[in-house]
Amino acid sequence: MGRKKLEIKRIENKSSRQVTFSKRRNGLIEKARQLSVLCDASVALLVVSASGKLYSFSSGDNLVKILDRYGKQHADDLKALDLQSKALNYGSHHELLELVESNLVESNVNNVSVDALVLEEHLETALSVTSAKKTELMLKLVENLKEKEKLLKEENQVLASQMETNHVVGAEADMEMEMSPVGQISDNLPVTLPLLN
Amino acid sequence: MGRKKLEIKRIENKSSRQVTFSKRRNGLIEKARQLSVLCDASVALLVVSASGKLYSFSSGDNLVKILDRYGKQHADDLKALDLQSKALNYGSHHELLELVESNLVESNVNNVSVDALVLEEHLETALSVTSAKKTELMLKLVENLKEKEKLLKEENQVLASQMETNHVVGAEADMEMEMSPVGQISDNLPVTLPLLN
DNA sequence: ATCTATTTATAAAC
DNA sequence: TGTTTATAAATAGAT
Repeated sequence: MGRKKLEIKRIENKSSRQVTFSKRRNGLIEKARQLSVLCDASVALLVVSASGKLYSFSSGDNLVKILDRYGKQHADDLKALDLQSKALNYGSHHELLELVESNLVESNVNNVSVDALVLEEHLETALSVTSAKKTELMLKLVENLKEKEKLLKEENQVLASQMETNHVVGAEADMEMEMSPVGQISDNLPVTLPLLN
Repeated sequence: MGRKKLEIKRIENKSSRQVTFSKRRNGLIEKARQLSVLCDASVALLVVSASGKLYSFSSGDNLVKILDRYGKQHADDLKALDLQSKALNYGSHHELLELVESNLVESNVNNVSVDALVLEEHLETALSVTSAKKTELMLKLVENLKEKEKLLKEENQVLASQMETNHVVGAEADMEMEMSPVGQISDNLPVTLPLLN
């Protein structure tokens, strides 16, 4: 849809690729939104640009809300990405370390959208001066990631058991159908699925 | 884009909502694909219909991976423990590194059960000789943890969205076989619950 | 599922 | 980035 028909293959020109990315990304997110609204569906969309920036959409906050109850574990995808982009430019591992630490203190480094390889590359570059600092930084990351993983696992267990429980009581689910608008379920988890039989 | 302008609000008529869902879902997935190809971006898209069916697209192969790996979680846990106990005794960071690598190749290092502090301590000791190796090892750990976290998050999202959609519709919803394009886009698959048993 | 009239999205240019 | 405009695409409603 444009002055010319565009073939679907990697756009070589960097500049126009960037422009196209920007336009289409917005279009895609809008379409995702529309679908979720029009058809009452749950939609989650994650887009990571070649340069590592994250753009996302999720219908309601449904997909994310449950996790929020555990804290702000993942409320900072953007923060993590910001961290990444900064790592790109900081020449000083000291600054980067401080940046990481401040992020850690504030909540957590959320790594969902951070491409590990990209991060690795930049850590290698940015922190090549002193291994002590590098070690320190990475150990923080590891520790943090482990903690996060633990929480996520617990979360998974909770979700799974909820599903199971609700499955057993499944018959009663019907009476709630009318009253549950897609979106306000953070307090009482509605479930019916026999996922784990 | 159609005979009439359509307001973006829930389509009340169930039948046309279903039709619209089908059309727009396909369109959305195609758009997602195009964006990833044209702009060399990573795109992950999850759509769960009101009836509980899952459709997804991802430029990589992460979204679906969780389903495949789900069954391997437990095995990984045991493997991780094994890794830890060995890390305690190995004096050679080289051997440890190889051990880690072999685990990575085989599947994943599952660190849920590995105490971060203990591991840190031993890494510090065992790998104090060359920072290069230390870095390498830890980066692998970080990368792996990130991957795992991502998978767990995705899994959480799937679980959460399934709970919600199925709450609205009910477990045995419908059997609208739609069209299952398990061809073309290898990652565009409609799945019927339960996904994870 | 197919067919069109229309609405949208967007490529190119600014 | 944002705006404009010509055109390609997507799709609402009907079949």
